[in-house]
Amino acid sequence: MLDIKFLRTNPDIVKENIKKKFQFEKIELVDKVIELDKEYRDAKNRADELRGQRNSISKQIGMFMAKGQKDDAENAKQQVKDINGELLALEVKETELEAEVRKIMLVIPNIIDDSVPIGKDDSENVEIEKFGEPFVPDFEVPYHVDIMESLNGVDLDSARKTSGNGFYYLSGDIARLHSAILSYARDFMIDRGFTYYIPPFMIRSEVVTGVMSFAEMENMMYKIEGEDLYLIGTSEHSMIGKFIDSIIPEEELPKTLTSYSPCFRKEVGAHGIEERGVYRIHQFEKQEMIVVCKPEDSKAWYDKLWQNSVDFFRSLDIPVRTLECCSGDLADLKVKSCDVEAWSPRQKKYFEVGSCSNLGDAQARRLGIRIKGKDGNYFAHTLNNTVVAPPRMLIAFLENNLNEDGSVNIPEPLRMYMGGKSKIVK
RNA sequence: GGAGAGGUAGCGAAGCGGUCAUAACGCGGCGGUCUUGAAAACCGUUUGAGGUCAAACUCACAAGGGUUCGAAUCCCUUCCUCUCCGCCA
Repeated sequence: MLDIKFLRTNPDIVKENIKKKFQFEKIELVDKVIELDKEYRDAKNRADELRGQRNSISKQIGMFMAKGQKDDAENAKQQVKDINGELLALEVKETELEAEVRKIMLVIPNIIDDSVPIGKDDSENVEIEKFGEPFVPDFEVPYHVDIMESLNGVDLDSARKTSGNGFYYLSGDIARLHSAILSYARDFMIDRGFTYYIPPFMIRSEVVTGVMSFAEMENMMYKIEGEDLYLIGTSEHSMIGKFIDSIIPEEELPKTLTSYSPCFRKEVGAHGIEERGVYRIHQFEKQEMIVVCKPEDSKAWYDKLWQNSVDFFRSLDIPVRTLECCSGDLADLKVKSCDVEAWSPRQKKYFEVGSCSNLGDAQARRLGIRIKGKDGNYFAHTLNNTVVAPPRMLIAFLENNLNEDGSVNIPEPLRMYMGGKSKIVK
């Protein structure tokens, strides 16, 4: 969400930015919101004036009453009534215009970073860097569910019976591996100075509408029946929600947090749930990182964040690459973002395992996350990134660590979480 | 789930229809006086949002409605916290 003052003084920059994002239909919104904003401020100014008059006359009434000057009091009462008559209509207008302005401001995209490549959609995202040699073994790498099943590690049939498509039972060493990866990810981030959090897994609608658009809410969030609660789609929701309407002392920054949570997603829309597998599912678990920092530090943190994910995957011998989101594929709130993709020796291509985003001050402005500085308060910058989401990352893990005999190697860092095992065998 | 008590600045807390709500009083923070330095004492300062060159002014007393010329104060709805009881990992 942009600062309306910025939009007012720099409408051309805002329009240019919209063009870069190929959202031509939104260009007219800029002039429209400027006009509505002017109307709103005019209404507000007039209303403020009337409210001021009412306040001072009401005060006088009190004084008249105390002195027993009944006629003067009655007179003044009539004056206030007249003022209230005009004010009533004005206040309705004021409220409506304010809501309308905000509604438009919410869909005007954030100014993207100069470094963001220009492109229409995800097909024009740009590979930035590869880490590790993408390796294809001599033998054929089976589909990940087949690998898991051969190790008695997954039961999708039972999950369909109890919960439907998009759920899974993990079992035995595969389930243990899943937990081991999360534990390792947690410690990995703690070692890098992040504070570990386990947040609420349900949040109020108030928080939901703060952290996402209505469309996202419809397509992602599960509602608890009879309660004003939603299952979180990612721990970012509760972790950022924690800072809503707060003022953070400058010296407490940066906040570097890493949180674990299960994530629940309806996955309504474009991709939907695949028939067989754990790539896109209704429920998964994720270790996340969140940074709240000063504006001047967010660029540096962005680079540190995606680097953390790359280092994590590399420590498990999984080749990865970073893929930068082009302007058209970048969500409206984001200044810059990239996906971390893992190598799939079976598909012989990279696939998304995490996403790193710098939201600039847009999310903070929307949610009222401010920093208390020496010369006044200002909006913080917020960033988030996936450390690892095990069910999906298991695909990369199993494919890259599979041996021809069907056993799976456990890289050294995970062994202490796997009871010392160096291999999972049939 | 039942019964009671509450929600006011960073914290504690007064105010319970107007003339002490920017908000008393206390603590904490910041600046200063005094001191070789510190403590103590004393003086000053210390909410946020909008608005303005700066003011004036407006808004916010958990949230949302209502009554009133005027609401922190009265009424209604919702949320939250605490204590006790019940239930329960």
